[in-house]
Amino acid sequence: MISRVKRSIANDMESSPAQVARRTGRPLSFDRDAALVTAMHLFWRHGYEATSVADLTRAMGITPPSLYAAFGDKRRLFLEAVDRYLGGIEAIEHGIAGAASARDAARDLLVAAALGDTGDDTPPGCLLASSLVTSSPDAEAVRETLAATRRRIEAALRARIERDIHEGLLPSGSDAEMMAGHLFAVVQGMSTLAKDGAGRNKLLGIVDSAMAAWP
Amino acid sequence: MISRVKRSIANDMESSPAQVARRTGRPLSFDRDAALVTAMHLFWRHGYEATSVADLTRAMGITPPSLYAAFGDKRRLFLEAVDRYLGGIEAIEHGIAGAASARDAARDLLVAAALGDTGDDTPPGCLLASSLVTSSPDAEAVRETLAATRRRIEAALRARIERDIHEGLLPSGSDAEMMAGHLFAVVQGMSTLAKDGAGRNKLLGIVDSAMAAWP
DNA sequence: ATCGTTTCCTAGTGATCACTATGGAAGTCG
DNA sequence: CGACTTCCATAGTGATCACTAGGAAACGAT
Repeated sequence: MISRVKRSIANDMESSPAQVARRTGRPLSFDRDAALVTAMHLFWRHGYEATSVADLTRAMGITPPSLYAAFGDKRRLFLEAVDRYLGGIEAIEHGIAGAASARDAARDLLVAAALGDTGDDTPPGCLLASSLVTSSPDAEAVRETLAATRRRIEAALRARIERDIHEGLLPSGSDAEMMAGHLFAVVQGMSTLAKDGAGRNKLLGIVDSAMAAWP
Repeated sequence: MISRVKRSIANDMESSPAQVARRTGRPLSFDRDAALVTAMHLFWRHGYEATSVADLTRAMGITPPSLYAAFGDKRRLFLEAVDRYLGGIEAIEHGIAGAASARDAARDLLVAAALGDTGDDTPPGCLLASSLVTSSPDAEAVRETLAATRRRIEAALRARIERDIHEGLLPSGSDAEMMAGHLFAVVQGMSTLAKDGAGRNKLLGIVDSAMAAWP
């Protein structure tokens, strides 16, 4: 992560004052971030395991040694693509925690998922939800990393609901764990529906249907 | 399918009268159905693409040529395993259509999914929902077959809801498509949650939360 | 016993997997 | 310029992928 920041600073040198040490040696011949976005789209469409390094290098316009030098290995490239996709897990958590109400947080999350699952210029479905659901034993550790990210988002939503319960904005008998679980299941499920062909209006209608469960 | 019936009749010959021609040649040395169930469990746990033929033959206790002779190829074995898992897609459709009310059909489907996703002796999650969400281009046709099965179940649920709307058992303004979509998204999502570690009580609580959206 | 039929295992096929050793090319420095 | 650093492409590595050719073995029928 630190090296990534350094590198992007170095790449921006032409437009910034010379206060950071310039890297010596041959500069990178490709746009690292553009290559990362390309990889993200491939993982998004075909999933982690079904996307081969050969697929990646072909789409990114680089050779395998360049990929490994720039991103480590397939696993780290994937995790970096997921981070790039989410815009940082912390940003999502803060977005949920900082919503005006738990209901707003829930609706915002569902609508964002529905829109993100059905973008015109992006693959259908959600990268986080769908790119690594089942896995070979080799990829199990990567799968678990993604599962942990999914649980963090669900936990953030649950915490926001609990806050509204404690503040009396929701009935005291409300079950925050099950409400968050339900909404997060809808997020996961909408991704599969999108991959199976559901369009944006369908998913937004599902959001309305799901929000009808709100107390 | 027909050959399967013939074969199982032939295998049951010891206990039935000699009205069916007995097969000549060396008999099958393994229990075809038990092998199918073993394959089903492997696909269930690891998904279609991550389960190799070598994994299958090792677990089934047979060699690759036996697998290919008995099941065709990996794709057909998988589809047969899915059919065995569902107990026949028609049975599911009839179950939904024949429920006492749309609400019963919905609740039954969700509870069956929650229980099936968290069996003690079976892998977590749902074979239909999780074994082939994303795929390589090679497996895209198989993925689409599974997607069609998923859509059939959702369509059966939607049809059952529409019937109750027409019969006045549900408010005339109800949107059957979105209600069915919501519930089916929960089914899909619960499978992912189960694979991510959610237990039976959690999923049953999610069912209650989702059913709270019922008019 | 012999024949026809079917299944059995051994031992592979070429293709693709993630990944890398090597050496030259392309830069920045003094 | 020459020294140093870093990235580049070529050309592979062994492992695993789905799948199968070929011949021996096990059956019912005769």
